[in-house]
Amino acid sequence: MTESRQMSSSVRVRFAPSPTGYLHVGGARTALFNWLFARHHRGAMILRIEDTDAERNKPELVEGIIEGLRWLGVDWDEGPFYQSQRTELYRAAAKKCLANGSAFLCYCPADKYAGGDYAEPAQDEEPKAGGPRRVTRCSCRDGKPSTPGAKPAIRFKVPVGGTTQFADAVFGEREFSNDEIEDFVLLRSGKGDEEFGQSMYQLGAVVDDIGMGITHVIRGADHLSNTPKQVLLYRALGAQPPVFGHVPLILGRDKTRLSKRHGATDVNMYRAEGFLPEAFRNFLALLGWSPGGDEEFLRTKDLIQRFSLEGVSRTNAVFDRPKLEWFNTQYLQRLPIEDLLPEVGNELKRSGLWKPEWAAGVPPGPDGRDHAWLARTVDLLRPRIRLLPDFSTWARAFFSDDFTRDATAKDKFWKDPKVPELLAKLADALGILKEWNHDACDHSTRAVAEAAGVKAALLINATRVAIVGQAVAPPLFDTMVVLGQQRVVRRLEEAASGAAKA
RNA sequence: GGCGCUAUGGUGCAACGGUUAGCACGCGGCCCUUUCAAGGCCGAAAUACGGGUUCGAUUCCCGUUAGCGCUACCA
Repeated sequence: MTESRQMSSSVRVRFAPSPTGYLHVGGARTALFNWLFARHHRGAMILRIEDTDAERNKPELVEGIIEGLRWLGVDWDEGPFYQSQRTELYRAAAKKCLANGSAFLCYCPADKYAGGDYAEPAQDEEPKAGGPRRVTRCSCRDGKPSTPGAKPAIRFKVPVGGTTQFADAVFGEREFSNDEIEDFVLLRSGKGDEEFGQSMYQLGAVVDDIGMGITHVIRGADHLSNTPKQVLLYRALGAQPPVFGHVPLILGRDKTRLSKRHGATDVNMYRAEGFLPEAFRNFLALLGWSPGGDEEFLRTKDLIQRFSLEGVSRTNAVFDRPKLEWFNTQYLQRLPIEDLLPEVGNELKRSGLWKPEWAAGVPPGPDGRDHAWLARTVDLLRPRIRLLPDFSTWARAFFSDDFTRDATAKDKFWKDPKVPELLAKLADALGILKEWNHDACDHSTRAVAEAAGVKAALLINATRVAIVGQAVAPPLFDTMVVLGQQRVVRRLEEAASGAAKA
């Protein structure tokens, strides 16, 4: 942590996803923490694709991961780098370890090794009274190939006895007994005529973190137990380990690791559903991190300003969708309208409802609608919006004349047989209005209701269905104002005849 | 099984030896009201358990329990 202060002008962090799946919310949170840390310290963010497992790796998934990061607003200064293209670097590092005695050629078949069939007490080891060691130490590490003639892999030669320690910015000082650390594989054995195969995770990560000058490794706590291996590797390669910061995991409602059966775990699904990226970011940032006080509505600039590894929690956090939805509605309502408009614009474009004259700085369309109209309309609509697509579905009648009236809304508010006649009368009354504003519409509507001897609420509710097709909408007279006199009158006339037929 | 990490209402976080244990989501009620939201007010709801240390433990230590992680020629 002292390091972080000293190095603050040259902080370098990375996000290193593996393209074996989409961008998971856990990965997204890790990416976000790295990014917030980098931006807070005015450091560099690096994107590295860890695709060293040709078997599981699906190159086409990289696109989705990058798309997800972009949507999240997480950008990077260097990369993406692909580990599959850096194989020579890892082979050279593995050979260096071989040369300096910190690694050995292992001839054991993978399945036999993992099963412990080749386990033998390493030299120098004294049998412990407490019981046998649990990790395999095969004879290859002492220069006695267990399976002569087989293609070897390169394993790290973990020291016998002693401990390996490191300081974690989140979990504090950690110490692991070397006798619990297995002789992990650095380089896979070669296939066909190649001498060696691709790098394994530990080697690739460490070689790149050294090579890319990473100062802080911020990653999931599932790597806490891997860290001593990496620290050993740093030393073997003659490098100083970085500052580690392990962040707790994200769990599902049942406290098990978040997975598909908990619902959407793919960040791109939240984008598709129509969450606002900034709201999603705010929600994610508060999962396992706290600025210390009680504030929760923290816009990205606040997040960057306040983020620190000291505020990261050590407890796994449950992904709570209702809270995410709450954040989304908060952003929908509290964002300065001009910050919200681009998102709404994208949604309207996606659904084909967008009109070019609604862009800023463009003259109004033939119906008089322009950017200012859009801003007023969105502002009116937003307290009732939950997700972006609601603008094009629920609020469709505000942006298009091609809308339908909801059947249950009609059942509910057009039940009274007087409705068609009332709507027709209202159309007439509103049609002759010289002034088109909230109060004029209000007075006119209440006058029609009074003249007909019905409660204003009856007419108001029926009118809402007539002009926007929904049982739920913003206050009626405000709605009339943004819709405009001509549209309101036309829709009332339309509805009057339609309601009569029904 | 071994090793490790964690433990405050249902959920996310505060309180970093002394508070009537605070905030938010969700839940219930009331107010507002033209539908539905939003908003305002009120309420129910927590320090896992057992030992220590201390004048005093949510907070420090040990144990138990539970959850999670690692234990691959996956990352």
